[in-house]
Amino acid sequence: MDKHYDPTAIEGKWYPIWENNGHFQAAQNGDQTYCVMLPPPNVTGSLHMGHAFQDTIMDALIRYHRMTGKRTLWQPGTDHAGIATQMVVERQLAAAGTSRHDLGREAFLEKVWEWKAESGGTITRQMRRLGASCDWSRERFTMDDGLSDAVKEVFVRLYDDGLIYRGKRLVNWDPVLQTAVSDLEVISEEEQGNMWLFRYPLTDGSGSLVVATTRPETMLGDTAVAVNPEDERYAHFIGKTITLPLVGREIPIIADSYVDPAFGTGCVKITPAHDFNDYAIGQRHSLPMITILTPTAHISDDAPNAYRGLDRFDARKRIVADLDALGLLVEIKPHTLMVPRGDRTQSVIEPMLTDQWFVDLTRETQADGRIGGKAAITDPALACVADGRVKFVPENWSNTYNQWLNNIQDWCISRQIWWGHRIPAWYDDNGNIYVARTETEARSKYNLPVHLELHQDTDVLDTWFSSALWPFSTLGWPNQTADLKDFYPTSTLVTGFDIIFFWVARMVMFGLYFAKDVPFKTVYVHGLVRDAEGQKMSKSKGNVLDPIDLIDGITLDALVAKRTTGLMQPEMAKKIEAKTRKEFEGGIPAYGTDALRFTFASLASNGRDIRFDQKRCEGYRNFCNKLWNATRYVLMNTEGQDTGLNNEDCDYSQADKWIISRLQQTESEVIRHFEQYRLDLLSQEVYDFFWSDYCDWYLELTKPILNNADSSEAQKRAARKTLVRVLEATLRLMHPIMPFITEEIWQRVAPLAGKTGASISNQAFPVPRASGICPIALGNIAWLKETILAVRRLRNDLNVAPSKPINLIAVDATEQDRQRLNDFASYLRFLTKVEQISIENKDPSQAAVAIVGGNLKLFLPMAGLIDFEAEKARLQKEIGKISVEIEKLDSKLSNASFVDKAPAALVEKEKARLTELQTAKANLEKQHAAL
RNA sequence: GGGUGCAUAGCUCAGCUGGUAGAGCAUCUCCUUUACACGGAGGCGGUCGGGAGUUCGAAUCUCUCUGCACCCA
Repeated sequence: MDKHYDPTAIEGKWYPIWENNGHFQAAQNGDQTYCVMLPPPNVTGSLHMGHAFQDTIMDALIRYHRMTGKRTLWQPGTDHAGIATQMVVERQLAAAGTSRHDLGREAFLEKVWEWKAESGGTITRQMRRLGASCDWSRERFTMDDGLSDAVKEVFVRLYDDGLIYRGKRLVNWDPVLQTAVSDLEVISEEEQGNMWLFRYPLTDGSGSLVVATTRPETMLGDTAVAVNPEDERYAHFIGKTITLPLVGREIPIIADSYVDPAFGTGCVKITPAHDFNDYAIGQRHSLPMITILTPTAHISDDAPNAYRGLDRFDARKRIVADLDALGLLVEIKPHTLMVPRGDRTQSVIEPMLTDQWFVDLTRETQADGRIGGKAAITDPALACVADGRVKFVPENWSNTYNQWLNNIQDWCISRQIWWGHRIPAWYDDNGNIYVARTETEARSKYNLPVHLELHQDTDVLDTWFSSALWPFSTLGWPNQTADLKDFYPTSTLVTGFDIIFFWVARMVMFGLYFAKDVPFKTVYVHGLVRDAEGQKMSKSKGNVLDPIDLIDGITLDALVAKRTTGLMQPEMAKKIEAKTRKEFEGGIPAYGTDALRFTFASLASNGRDIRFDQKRCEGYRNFCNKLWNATRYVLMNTEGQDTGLNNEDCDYSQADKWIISRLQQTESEVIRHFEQYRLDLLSQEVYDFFWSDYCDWYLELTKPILNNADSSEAQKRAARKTLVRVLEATLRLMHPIMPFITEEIWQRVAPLAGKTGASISNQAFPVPRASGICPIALGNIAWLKETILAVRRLRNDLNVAPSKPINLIAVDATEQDRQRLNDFASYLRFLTKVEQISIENKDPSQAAVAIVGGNLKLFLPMAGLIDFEAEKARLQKEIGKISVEIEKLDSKLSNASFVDKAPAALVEKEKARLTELQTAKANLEKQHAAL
């Protein structure tokens, strides 16, 4: 083995071996199953830090459960990502000087499929680099045939059940994409704007009202002015009418409690076709709805001639100017308002009255008496979380989920784009709707004459509509397949909180409705990966890290180039470059997949965003190196030697028994942390056990035995066997987090531990044995460590070079101390570089002292070497520290109510500790006086 | 306005049902010893955001204030 761990040398080879040998395919039989659905990434996307984090969590869970012997399925696949993908291809067309409209629908879709063929698969290749142990033989795509059939099936059934309807509703309209988008695709943020105050004259000429608006152009569509019914200032206006300036329409003044008298002037212009609140008021008061914008957000023909065809923002200027000219502009004041923008296009979203398809989620019953969407879909989705069939981890996310479902609106599922599942609805020339899986089916289902001309709806479904079916459509639904029976409901869903609404809730709804059970039992919600400063990673901020660059490493120049090309705002490039050069001086070294995964695992504490710290990654790369080198030591001492494979006699040392005990404890903890989704605690546990126990102590403790000619063969064999077996078990413990290095090492170590198998990935996960825990050994090694630490500290404090041989004199040793000093003399000598250890009854003169466990005094005789003043100062410091402790304990124990009320065992423990500290203090003081 | 978090060592974070404040990184000292300098040994560093309460005992439970973040309206 090389002296240094080199991830690139080992990571490349294992994945193909695993995949080609079918190690990740779900076993054919077994009692229990464990199934995770990969949240399908965008088919043409590439891996970002969020994916890498999420994939690490899922893979760790999957590998763990696979190793526990369950039939384990990680179902992978990709999503067609309707709007995102269409936009990419449209941008390519624009660059080539054409457009989708030039091409026409079919040719355009061909282009998209071409793009999918060309750039699809990047992300799944990258997932393999991460070691993700998905069953690729089952990979699905949301637009492949089976899944498309499922989509049609769901749509038709919902329609037939009366739960999908088509209607004219106010929806979020993206004028750039020219499609409806869901609430969730709209990001509202505060922006600086104005509040305009306009004077609206009463029709009867008796006066006027001043209305306030942030969107002057919508006044063309005003159909009322509203005031609060309690507002005395305006009470006498209610029922009168206004003659709308510039338009000339006569509109009523109405009373509605929605109006906040304190906001603006207390008079609100009502534009039901262009504002969600106004829409609600319009419905309450049966106001007309006038659409004054076209799909591209230009003024429509329903507005006065003068403004037709104007862009909405130009129209705003014109209208303000015209009102000003009429003397109706009262005031313009700066105002901060929430501006809704499309998350894809950044264009201002317009509430727009259009024909769309909706899933009913709000009706208790339908007009014809059938069950409504609320009762059929929404309520069951709430109930399954309430009764615990679906659990959130951390559980407070259920609040978010509940809150959203309790305030849910009908789901607008139609999109006016081309890439996606086309809505299975046909129309005749009279606008009658026929919903069926195919046109042929529509004709027979609705008994349509053969010659009746039908045309299919041109809209496609929201991408999340197909994603909502993912947990059962990938398993073969609507067919009642064996997979569905075996793996549905799935076990754990791992996802970010940002898509609880988009995806999680909708999977639950459709899962319950169609697959008749919850889609998963546990939803593990993880945080967002942010940069070292806690900022969201984004291309525009130039702070994106590519997980592959952390694995393979990247030069500074290449990183700068990556971050500064293709920016939306090229002027940011300089700033980004400067920051990047400062933060990544020297580029990024190749940390390897395992180190990256370990980093993610260690940062995966519950419900918290994580700041990605490169130093952390470096630390875990070092951990890999530690693992590598510890293995080298083990192999050097065991390969070709007797490791007790045939049950020969073994004389186990206390160190052997101790590390075996610690292994059992660690295994228990690791399993517990897996069950509780605490990969951070888990990785910490493994790290500590391996580095602090196995390497720092156990390996060192084997040296005096293995390198000693006096050791018996049974002792050496026991040490070798323990070295190998504990390492082998530890590899299995670590494997779910660090698959590559553990596999590489396991292949060498396993035979020495008597293990056979093609891959560690299918080995059994360690099971702790209570009988493996030896309390005596734990006590002995704890004493040994304390003693060694005390001597080392003395050496350090006294500035005695580690290489300088010294002697150790023990005084006031108890019988147990004597026994231990005797039994562990070789350990003590080796680890503290002490030559002779003697047990005496009298304090030596001219010596420095350390106290172990109160009584035992350890002296380093330092005749002629001791600086008396320094030694006195050192002792004084020790005494000071102990005194503080004693004081604390003393006041605790002299408190009668503590002694009375605290558990007796605790009081006893504290008393014992106080005695020990007092003895130690007395010993130190005596020594201090002696100097 | 409603909701959810967070505030612990210089930095990033653990701290499970209340019982002696921990880790990694950084920093300081010593050490190239035959697994590893991507290392070893040792040290420094915290009135756990402020206040109040419950309790024998609070980083941990309750209330309140302050600051920050996110979600929904």
